[in-house]
Amino acid sequence: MSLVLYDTLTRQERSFVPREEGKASLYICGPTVQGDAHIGHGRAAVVFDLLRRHLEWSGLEVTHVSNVTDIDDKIILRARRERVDPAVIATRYTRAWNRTMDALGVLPPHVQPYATGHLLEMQALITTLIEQGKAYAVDGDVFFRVRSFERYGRLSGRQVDDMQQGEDVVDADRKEDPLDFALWKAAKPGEPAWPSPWGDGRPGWHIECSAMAAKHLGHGFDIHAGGLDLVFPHHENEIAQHEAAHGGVFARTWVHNGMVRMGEEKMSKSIGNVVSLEDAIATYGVGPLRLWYLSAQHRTPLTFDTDRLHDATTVHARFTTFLRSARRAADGVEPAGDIATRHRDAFRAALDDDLNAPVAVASLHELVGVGNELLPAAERGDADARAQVAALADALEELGDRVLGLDLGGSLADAAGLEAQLGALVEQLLEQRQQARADRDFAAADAIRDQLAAAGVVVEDRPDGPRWYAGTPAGA
RNA sequence: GGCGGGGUGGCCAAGUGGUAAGGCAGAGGACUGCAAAUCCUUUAUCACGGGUUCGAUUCCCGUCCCCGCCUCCA
Repeated sequence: MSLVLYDTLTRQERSFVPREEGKASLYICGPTVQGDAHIGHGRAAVVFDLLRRHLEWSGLEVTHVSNVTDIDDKIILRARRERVDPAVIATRYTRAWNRTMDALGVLPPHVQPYATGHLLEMQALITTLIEQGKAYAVDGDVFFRVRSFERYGRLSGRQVDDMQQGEDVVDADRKEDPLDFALWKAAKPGEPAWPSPWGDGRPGWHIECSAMAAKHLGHGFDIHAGGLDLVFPHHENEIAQHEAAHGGVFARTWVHNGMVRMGEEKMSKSIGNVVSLEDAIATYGVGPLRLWYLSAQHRTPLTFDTDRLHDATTVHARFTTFLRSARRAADGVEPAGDIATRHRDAFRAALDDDLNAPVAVASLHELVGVGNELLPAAERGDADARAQVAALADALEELGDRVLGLDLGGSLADAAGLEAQLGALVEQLLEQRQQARADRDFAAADAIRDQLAAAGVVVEDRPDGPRWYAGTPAGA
């Protein structure tokens, strides 16, 4: 494949050359399970799901690891508020996360490691760092000695000496240097704690990803991905921990997605302008929601507003409408050879170019445009047109569903279930309507059409008679 | 203050040193009893000022504006 990705570390687009021929190793920073997922999480999930699907579609065998941070200050805080064990919170929101990701059409990771399941790996890494003089223990805490790692700041483009050294540094009294960060935190009363060489305590946030990524993907794996807001300090620290301890390269390529904004602001829990992912899926549907996520290049900010979601809904309807018509007109027809090649090539080239999803979607629009032109001939029974329409429909499902996860075929399948149930009833009403039309009693005919529309059945009058389907009209 | 990303038609959004994809919306037309769906036609000199160049929206400098990170965060 000839995929090019923008790499945050080198700040340039680089050809993707896997560590191991034919395979790709992918670590995607997962959630801290302390609350429901929001549409910002959804963007990261969809962007990197696209990356994975594109890699697989290109023939690579992908190993996708995505962690769950199941021990952390906020989990403890929430547990305290609800008067339950932190593990209850972590389990609840891990399950909710996985359920929502499933609803979003995100392929599940091959390995979903839990922080609390990797304490020994983390402690081993910390021990190595201490032995090398790159970390130090103070009263049960262990800190990373930032200035001992000369490449610190490379990922986020900072000079260590330029870093703001705020007055309110946590644990300032025990740190050698305000820049140092915690690898291990000594237990406080009432908090979950695990035994360690430095006393009971729990891991710092960053250490888990260093330990788990290396364990499940090895040293120098291919792609580490996450939100742009994780670049500093999280990913910077992950690199420092791993590379200080082991030398070499932690991850070969760093891919980051841009933030979701609400109006002119970033969406974030601290501002309180958060839209739940589950609600968004329920309101707009997976396909339109994913189209919205894919409407901008993955590194640029993306603004949430209902007009844009509405646009995405319209686009989704255009695609499903063509697919529905194409399947009817060319059901079971042997697809023609290469009519879709041009679109497939354009689509692939777009994604190869740093996952240029907007251009990939544009190639789908062009495919659908060609298909719609051929549709009348196909519906008349023209054999060539039917074969071409069949090929375009196949390509649309392959690219739109398999690679972009737009749930085109799924939407039609859902509708088909309803149609099977409603069929007899609708057919009878349509007969009455045809009679009314023949009698030029258009008021009666329109009344039936309105009635059906209210029940979720769309009627279209075609040259060869009425046609109907379960759903709402496009653009409604 | 440090670092980074942006300002493209009414809206969204690609892109290139040789006068700018695609979508949404709008307008007109075809089709229709009316619709729906679909098709056709139609709307931009790319924030501003300099510079480099035969030629810049695309390269350089400056200005203005927006946004993100620098603290938990996808």
